[in-house]
Amino acid sequence: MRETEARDGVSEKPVNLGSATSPDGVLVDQGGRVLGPRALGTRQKLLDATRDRLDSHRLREIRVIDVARAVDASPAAFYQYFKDIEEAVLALAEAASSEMPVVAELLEQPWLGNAGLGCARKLVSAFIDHWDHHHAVLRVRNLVSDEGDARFRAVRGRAMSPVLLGLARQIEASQAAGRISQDEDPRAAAAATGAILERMGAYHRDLAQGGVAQEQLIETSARILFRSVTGESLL
Amino acid sequence: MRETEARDGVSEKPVNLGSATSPDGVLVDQGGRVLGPRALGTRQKLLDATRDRLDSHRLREIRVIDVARAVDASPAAFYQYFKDIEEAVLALAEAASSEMPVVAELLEQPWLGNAGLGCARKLVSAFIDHWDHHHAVLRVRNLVSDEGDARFRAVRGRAMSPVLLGLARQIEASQAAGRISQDEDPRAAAAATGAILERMGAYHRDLAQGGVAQEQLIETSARILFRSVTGESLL
DNA sequence: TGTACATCAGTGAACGCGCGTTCACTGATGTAC
DNA sequence: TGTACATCAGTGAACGCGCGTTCACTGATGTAC
Repeated sequence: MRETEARDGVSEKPVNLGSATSPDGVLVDQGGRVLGPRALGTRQKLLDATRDRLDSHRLREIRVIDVARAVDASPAAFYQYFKDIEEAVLALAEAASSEMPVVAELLEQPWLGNAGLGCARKLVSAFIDHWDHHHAVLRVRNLVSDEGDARFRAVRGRAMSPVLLGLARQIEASQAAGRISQDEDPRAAAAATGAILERMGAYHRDLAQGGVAQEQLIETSARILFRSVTGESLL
Repeated sequence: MRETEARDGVSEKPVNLGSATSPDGVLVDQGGRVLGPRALGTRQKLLDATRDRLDSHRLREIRVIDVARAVDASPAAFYQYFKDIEEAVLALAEAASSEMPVVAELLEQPWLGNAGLGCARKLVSAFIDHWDHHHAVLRVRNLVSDEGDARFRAVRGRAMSPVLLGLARQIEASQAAGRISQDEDPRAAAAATGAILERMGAYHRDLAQGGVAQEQLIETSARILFRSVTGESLL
């Protein structure tokens, strides 16, 4: 249904392929038309309203009508920019997830000695900050991804892959230096340590509420991460 | 509405308080009546049909009508046993989660040396087996729990707490023995290492599909777990 | 062992609500000359 | 600079569908004597 217009292959118009963005990054509406400045503003307002609702409602409880009314628009306006609520949330998730590469830079230099432990602390803190800034959106991104939705899985995967690759590289280096056994698999180890990072990002509030101070959470996670990745014993 | 009958306080009848079980474990229907053998059979068939659908559908896509029809019952029959689909899934989650204490027994003896590494391997394997046996139910349990539902959070918490407590105790012992720094918090460390276990349980198939052999996944996770919990370096 | 009655278990048809979605239309903005 | 026209952006009212839920009822099972 949706690709009928793209079939001829020679059209120069940007086309909406189900995502909010055409291949070259130009935003288009559901009919494939390029958005003017006024439309871009409305689209953004709709996205903001969607994110606001996400803080206090489950995904399935968010109604197109409510989002539209929140920005004094009609429901039909919403459908000009998004196929449904999920597609709007996907756009929000893409925006939030795009911040990850900066975080992953902390893994580019080798984690050695005390400086390495410092990098681990910064990495955990960066993850927690990232989640605090986008908590509702990232939570839903992971939920829908866990439900099996291919688009959300892809966004989450793109966000996490630089981190996982960075962790795997560190572990390979540690193996080469003889600090970690060859019996471990770098990708498996990256998945395990990456799970710690995601868990702390998503759950640190609950843990803090359970009586563990935020600082201890960061320090402990950083130390476990550091030991897992470098093979150093830290005492 | 539902507690009208319980108000007098002297009734000896088991009462359905919104959960599928009365306080003393006797199964009752939505009106508070004890279930006979025939009704128990129907209830179980409805639960089985719900679990079957869970394998191939999202929670929100599961319809009372479809579940009822799958066992040749009318939708009204479903409502005699469950308030809605979520309550049926909650019952399934409780049943699955009740297996955890057996798994947590692996944490009761101290993890020392090679035997300790063996325990870590067994723990990871047990977690993966547990998830393989109840994959759909546990996935939904965690999803709904992450959405903030108090009942599912409670079930998940009850399942995980023996494991988390066991991990925390091991870590405290390692601190006492001077193998782990006092700068780490046992509960935070338990949360971090517990995240590895849950991640492996929930995701090991995807990781295996990504090219990491199941055995390497277990071995790597077990080693990271062992090092994190005991402070031993393993090489 | 048979009969009458009580309770248990389940039915099926339909009501009604709430939301997603659309369509013909209007108003706003931009552009050519 | 003004006018005419094209396109952009958004409206609002309503259709209709699909599902949750209920209610008065029937059939099945158990039990007392």
